[in-house]
Amino acid sequence: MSLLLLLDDPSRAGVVELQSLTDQGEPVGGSVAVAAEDLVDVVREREAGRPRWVWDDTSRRYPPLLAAGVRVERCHDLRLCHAILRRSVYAQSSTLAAAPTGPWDGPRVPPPVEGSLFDDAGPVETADSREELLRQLDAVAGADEPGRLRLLLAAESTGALIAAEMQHDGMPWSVESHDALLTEMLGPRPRSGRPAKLEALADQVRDALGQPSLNLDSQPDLLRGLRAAGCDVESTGKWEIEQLDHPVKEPLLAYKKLARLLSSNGWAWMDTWVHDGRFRPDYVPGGVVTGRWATSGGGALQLPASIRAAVRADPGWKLVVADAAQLEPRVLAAMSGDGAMAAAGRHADLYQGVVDAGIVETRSEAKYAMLGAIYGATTGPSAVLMPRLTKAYPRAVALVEAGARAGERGDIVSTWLGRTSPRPDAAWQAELAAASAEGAGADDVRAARRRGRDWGRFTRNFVVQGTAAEWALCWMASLRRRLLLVDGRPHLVFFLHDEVMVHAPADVADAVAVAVREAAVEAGRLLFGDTPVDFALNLAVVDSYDQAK
DNA sequence: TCATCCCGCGCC
DNA sequence: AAAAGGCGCGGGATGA
Repeated sequence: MSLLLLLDDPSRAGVVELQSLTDQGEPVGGSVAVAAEDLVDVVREREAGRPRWVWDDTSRRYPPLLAAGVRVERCHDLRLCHAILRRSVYAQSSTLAAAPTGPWDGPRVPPPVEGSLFDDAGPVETADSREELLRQLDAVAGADEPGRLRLLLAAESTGALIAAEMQHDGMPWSVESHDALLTEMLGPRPRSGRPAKLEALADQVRDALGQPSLNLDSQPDLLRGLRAAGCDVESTGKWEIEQLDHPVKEPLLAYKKLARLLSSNGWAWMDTWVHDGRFRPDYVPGGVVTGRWATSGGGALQLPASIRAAVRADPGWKLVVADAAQLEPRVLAAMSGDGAMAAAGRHADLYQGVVDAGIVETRSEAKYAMLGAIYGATTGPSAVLMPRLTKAYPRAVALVEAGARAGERGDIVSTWLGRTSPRPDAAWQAELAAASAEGAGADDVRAARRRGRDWGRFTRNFVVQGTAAEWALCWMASLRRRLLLVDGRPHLVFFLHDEVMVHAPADVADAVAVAVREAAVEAGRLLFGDTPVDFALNLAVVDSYDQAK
């Protein structure tokens, strides 16, 4: 027995069915009906057998279990795995890929809220979890790279468990520190209106422009105001303001920075998102096409550096913060098998490795050149460096170039483990067809080329960003398993693309740091086997987030 | 009044 | 339009 399918009984509300299955989906014994109120206890009991729980949607099933103190080790999230399999190049011949859009293609279903009028919203509508599981097992079994897909599906599902656990545990957040930071930067919290320091800056801006009643928060008004004062600007963006030689420059830049802080992470944000010393963002695993996570509410993936001091370990605890150094270039080196680039990555700082190899003069050039290759820079300083990069790292550059060419043709591309890009929409394809048709106008041809290049930059980046996301998922999944072996329940509290944070009792912080490093090595092995590429980490054991880096 | 668009900027 | 990929969010402007 290794799979344990959990699904709602369609004929009996409030009853859940459990069915044991082999890895191949063969039923083992009959199904068991469990009343909803007994589910927590039954899951706790059955978890002892270390099954892989198969359910429609982790974001719906797991939070109530966590709230009752029950954790599970492994799961298979049918909704997330469906999204991957349906598009994957490795499973294109499966019945699942050929099926029309159905209930499994919908967005996640939030967990029922206690006392909500809508707590009978039900599972993914009329979806049959048993059938779907069989379709998925079939798709994997018949895939070109079943091993890679299995790893991806397991990593994605574990990510969903982690997302729910991190929201449940919350990120330790000191409202006292946060309030002190805001007070220092903005002035004391006002009962209404702007904080004092912000208001003072607004006055300075209006003075400098000679317009006492200007509304700085209205972009059109501000643009008009700047022009009326003789500033030659096209927008009110930071970059353009920085170019000005006018007394309004300094106060306006300061105003914009602080106004931004107030609106996105000020006192109102704190009241909404921090409770009982914990920030609990709503993570959305697989929320980005490339496989990166998104968040919904709280803006957890954009915590500005200026307030990170508010993230504070509990007394007697530490934060173990680690990020993968230059993850995307390293992933590119591993995927492409580019030995020269891997050699540069032998350096703890890959960009410095590029400099040491004599490819470019400065670290900054190395960084821009590399990002230009991965993002598809076509003009400017970074594009100028491309020929040198191509000469030094031909296989790596060829891989991203192939990704770009595929996108320009309207073809799909895939990550290392098989997450596959969407096709461009119908309008895009029509434009491409129209431009290549007999007698196409020059404007149409030019527009189609431009859109083709735009999509090519997306597919170019998809391959690398998506594979980096896979590495990060494997890293985190491996870390989660290792943390269970450390005393005192150290646990993940934050994940940001290539960075993790663990809240750990101080006396095990060093053991956690070791686990973080071992997990990174394991992630590299899981994806790439015996690769020469190192996945270097920056790691710090700190009391507050601002002390990392 | 509400939903949606656009701008601008925070993060990787 | 900052030289380039992926996002979320808040705020005003806009239009039904």
